[in-house]
This record gives sequence, structure tokens and C-alpha cells, in this order.
Amino acid sequence: MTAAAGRGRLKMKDVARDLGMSVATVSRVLSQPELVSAATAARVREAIDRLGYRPNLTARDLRRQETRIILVVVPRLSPFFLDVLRGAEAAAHEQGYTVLMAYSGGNPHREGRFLDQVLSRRADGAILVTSVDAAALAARGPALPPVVAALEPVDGLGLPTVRVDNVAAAMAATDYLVTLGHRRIAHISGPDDVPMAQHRAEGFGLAIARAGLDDGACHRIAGDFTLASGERAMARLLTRNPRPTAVFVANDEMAVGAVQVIRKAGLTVGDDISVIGFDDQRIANLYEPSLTTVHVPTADLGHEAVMQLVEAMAGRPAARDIVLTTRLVIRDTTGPART
Amino acid sequence: MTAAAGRGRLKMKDVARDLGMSVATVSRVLSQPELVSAATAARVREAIDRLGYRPNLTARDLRRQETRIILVVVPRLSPFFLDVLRGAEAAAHEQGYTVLMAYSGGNPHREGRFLDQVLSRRADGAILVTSVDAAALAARGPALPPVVAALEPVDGLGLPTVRVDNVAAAMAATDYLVTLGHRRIAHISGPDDVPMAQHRAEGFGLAIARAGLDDGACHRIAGDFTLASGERAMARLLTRNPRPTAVFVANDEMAVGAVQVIRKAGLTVGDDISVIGFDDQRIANLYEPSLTTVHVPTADLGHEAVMQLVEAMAGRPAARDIVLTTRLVIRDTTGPART
DNA sequence: ATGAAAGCGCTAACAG
DNA sequence: CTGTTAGCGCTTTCAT
Repeated sequence: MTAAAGRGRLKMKDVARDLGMSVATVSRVLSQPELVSAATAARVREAIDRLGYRPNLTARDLRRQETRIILVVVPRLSPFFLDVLRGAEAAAHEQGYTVLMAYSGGNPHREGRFLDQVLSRRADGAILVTSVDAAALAARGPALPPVVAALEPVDGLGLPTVRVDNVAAAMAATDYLVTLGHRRIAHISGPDDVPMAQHRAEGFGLAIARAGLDDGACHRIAGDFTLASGERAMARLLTRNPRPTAVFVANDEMAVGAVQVIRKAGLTVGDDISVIGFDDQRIANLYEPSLTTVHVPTADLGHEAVMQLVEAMAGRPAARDIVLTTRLVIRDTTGPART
Repeated sequence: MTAAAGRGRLKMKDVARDLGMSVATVSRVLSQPELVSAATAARVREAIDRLGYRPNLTARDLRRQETRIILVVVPRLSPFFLDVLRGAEAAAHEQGYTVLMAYSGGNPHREGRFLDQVLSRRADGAILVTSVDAAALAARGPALPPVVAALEPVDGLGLPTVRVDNVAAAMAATDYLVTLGHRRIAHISGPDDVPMAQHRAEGFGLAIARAGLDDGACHRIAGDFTLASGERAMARLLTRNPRPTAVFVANDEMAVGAVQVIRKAGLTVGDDISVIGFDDQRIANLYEPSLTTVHVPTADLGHEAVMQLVEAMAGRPAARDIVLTTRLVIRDTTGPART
């Protein structure tokens, strides 16, 4: 019993021979049954079942030059990206495509390898749910496969993009804190080299400047989007004197970490210190106190990205840049600045 | 630039012609460079880069009869399954395989279609992180591809399995509540038709019986593993008279829902009512009060499943049934029964 | 060290 | 309606 012995060894030829027919007829029963007489089709199907034949999709793909597979490349396996995937999955199913997901770990090298899978026709197209290094992508040569960027644009390649306006959303969130009377607002950002983090930090900076706040009092500390890094950043912020009265955090995970540290320090969140997160992940509404945060339509992003990809794969000109709307969801971690 | 027009359709033949060589030589540079002179190899690589050539993996797969791809089929896109995927991903990477993930939605039909992908040689093997309908699987014919079941066995097919002992773990959790003096212990289970849910419920029943508790006072209500269903189930349990003093819940999500309902009812969790969850997901430790729960080594399950699959694909006899250990993690939602 | 040629299993003209 | 045939792009003997 070697591995090969158990595999789908039977070929179409074997089925044809069993029936005394040509492989073309068997193939037609599988691909274009309307071209075959009902009686013949029935006989063929019976033989297929009886023999346990399975078509070799690799051969079919090679011949048809398409796979009906969409590859979704995600940088991390967090619930956030899962939501995007969920939306993509639903749209692909509607369109008769199968979604396979690949995990890049944010590693440009691995990201490139998955893109090669598409370039090499193992999938018809790809969605990059990530902020890829544009240089790494450009290095893959002039011949990019059908690719749609989701969440963040990939600079300089003119890739169709489905995203949210992180800069504007971060500004709106910061503005809200200003409206509440806060003057010393800190920002816990994501990694400096991640475009999404950069944009959210940029929005923060713009809002601070526009409000005319003292930039020196508005500290910025970088985390890495994990809860633990949010805790570390907040712990450092609490040592500043005077300490901030509000913190805008670049995602919900870090925001939860920040809230925990604030509470452990004996301070009251939403009163002593206000906190705003980003993404509106499930935990934002689940945690106590529930988190004021920026809602991002993750599933819609995935759904729309697939629709754009399907257009692109069909050779139709896709919209270059689709921006979905975010909104600030006000819950329990924000309140007026105490004077 | 002579290359610009190519648009990803370049074939090996085009590279060979550009160099005045045969395709065999180009192929060797890519697959078996040691058979080619260093000078030739360098020239070929230069041309490949210059022209932006990418090999067609579908053609290669067809010829080599292998893809080095492992398909991981998950029933739901929850963090729980993500953790399993994470472990699988790591192990596959070590072994030179690429993991692609497919989402079945628990739908046996779609599960079958993904299995067909493997049977049809689009992947070398698959891991079913789920509780598949054994009948649906058996119907795929005698020629099953290399498949390993993770989390739950698939009855009657003798599939290699990597799992935890849900029955024993559920018994241990329930026993702990008995030890604390609880006599009216309820169970919020998962869907009746999901084997994992069945096993956890079975363990609960065995523990209740062994402790000689009044079965009529130990209510069972089925949820669907979502937080909202845990809330609904707990709300109903609170209407029972006398109401339970402890609840064993089949996963952490539902347990969190249950805890929220208990608190909203003005009762104290861990004092008025004890709650035990299952899985030890991140939220179990994050939520306040932190959740007493059964730790499941999710990433290890994925890792071990891949290792078993690699063995199976190599034609080596894999272990039939690997059981990883769980352990009860005692946190804040459990306490002695009040007399 | 390199080239010529035979397929991998399937689909799609093109003929009957 | 069904059969014959020519590939899809690549790898791998078998020659040289």
C-alpha cells in the first residue's frame, strides 16, 4: 500500500475503455453534457461512479487555462483579517469561485511566493489583504497577475484597491477627543513600517495640528497591534508628567491593553483618561467598559475586493480605488476632559 | 525594454528561444541546477529576470504529479480554528509545504468539494479540522486521498486522527464543579449534530451520573457555539426553579454570553453561579471575571496533524489516533457552592 | 553538458 | 451525436 496506490489513479481513458467509448465523450459528459445523448451520459455517469473516477483538475486547469480559484493573502491570522476573508468568501461563492487563503506572516518574501502561485496560474487572481511592500511587488516584474489590494493601496502600481480612508477616520476620532475638551492627547500607533499604521498616525497628527494643540504634549508611542504592546505603551504614557487625558489607539487590541493598564493604575477609563480604539472588532463591544472605536466594514471590504477582482479577471476595467466608509462608534471609554 | 509586452504569458520556450537554447536546459536550471554548467545557469537566470518569466506551476504539477500543497479545511472562521491553522502552517513550512485554507461553513457538500480538490490532485493532502459527516466522506469512493482528521475522529473510515479527548475533559470539568459542592449543574451544549458538541455533552452526562446527582435537576440546553446563543441559553436557565448553581458550557464564547446574562440579572459569577467554559481561547483570560475553562492545545493539534499527513503522503504508516492532553484552568468564574 | 522527444490527463476544434 | 487529434507548459529519460 504505497501512497500512490490509493490515489485517484484512474484516468478518463480508463473510464472510456471500460465503456468502449472515446475519452472525448466522457469529457463532454463532465463539461458539456448538453452535447451528449441522455442515454450515453447516463452510462458514463454510472461507470464513473462504479469505478470511482475523479477528474484530474491539474490537467483540466492546464488545458482550460483557468482554475476558478481566488487566493486571499492575509498577513496575520487575526479576527480582523478573518472578517475580511468571510466577506470575500461569500462574494466568491456567489461568483462561482473558490477561495483559498494563504498566510504570509507579513513576510514580503512569502507574500511574493504566493503571488507567484497566481502568476504561475495555480489561481486565477489574488486579493492582498495587507500592506505589501510596493518595491517587493514591483520586483516581480512587469507582468502582474490580476490582483486587488484590500485595506491599503500598494503605492505606484496602480492596483485596483478597496479600502477605507484611515487618515480621515483617524482624524475624525481625534477630533472627537478634541471636541470633548481634551488638550493632551496621546497616540499609540502600529509598527512604523506598516502603511495602515502610518496612515492612522498621520490622521492623528493632522487633527492635532489643526486643533492647534501643543504637539510636545501629544506623545506618540509605537506598538505592534498586539494587546501586550498596548499595555506596554500605556504604562509608559502614565509616567509622563503631565500625563495625557486621552489616548487614540491604532487598533482595538492595543486599546484593550491600554484600558487594562489604566484600570490597574487605579484610574477610571472614560473619566480620568479617555480611550478610542480602531476597527470595531467584536471585543470592542464585549469588553467592559465597552470601547469607543472606529467601525471598519471588514466583511464589506472582502466582498467588494472579490467583485473588483472578478471584473479584472474578466478583462473589464475595474474601478481603481473604492473607499468604503467608516464611522465613529461612541461607547463607554470616552468622556469629557476634566478641567 | 523588450520584455514589457509579455504580460505573464511567457513560456519556457520563449526564454529558451531568446537564448538559443533548448527548453530542457532552462528547465534544468530551475529544477536541477547541478546538471547545468555554472555559466549557462547564469545566462539562463539573467534571461528569466530580464524577460520576467514565471514557470507555469499547473504544468509542473501535472508533470510531477505533486503540488507540495496541503489543504486545511475549516468549518468556521473562528479564532479557535485559526489557532489550529496557525500550528498547521508552522509545521507545513518546516516540511516544505504550502498551506492553503478552505472554508467549508460546516457544509458537508462543500467539504466534499474541497476533498475532491485533493482527490483531483490540486493538493497533495488535506487536513479536516472539523467533524465531517462520515457518510458523505465514504460516498467519495474507495480512493480517499491522504487526509488527516483534526479535533474529531471521522467514524468508520480509519482516518488518522489528531484530537483531544473531549469526553474525558468534559467529565473532568464537571467533576471539578461536583468537588466544589455543586449539586444542580446545568450544561449549555453546542449543536446536537456536531460530534464535538456531542462528546462534551456526553462527558457531562457521565460525570453527573457517576456523582449520583439528580439528572432532572441538571438541565441541558443546546446553543450553537456563538456568544448570543450562550446568552439565550443562560436566560432560560435562570428561569428554572430551583435554578442551577453551576453551569458547564461547551465553549468559551457561549460561556462569556452566559456570564454576561448572569451579571445583568444581578447575580455574582463564581459565587451565586459558577461557570466553566471550554477551549481556553484568549478571551477566557481577557474577560473579567476571567473564565475557568478547559485548555485545548489548538496550535499543537494543527502542528501534529500536518506531521501525520506528511507521513501519510510519504506512504509511511501513520499513527491512527493521537490524543493530545487538555487541562482544566481554574480562574475566577468558579467557586464553592453556597449551602 | 546539452538537445530531442515523449508524455502528464484533459479539453476543444474539426470531422464525420 | 461521437471519434480523432492536437496541444496546454513543463519535466525527464535517452541520446549525443
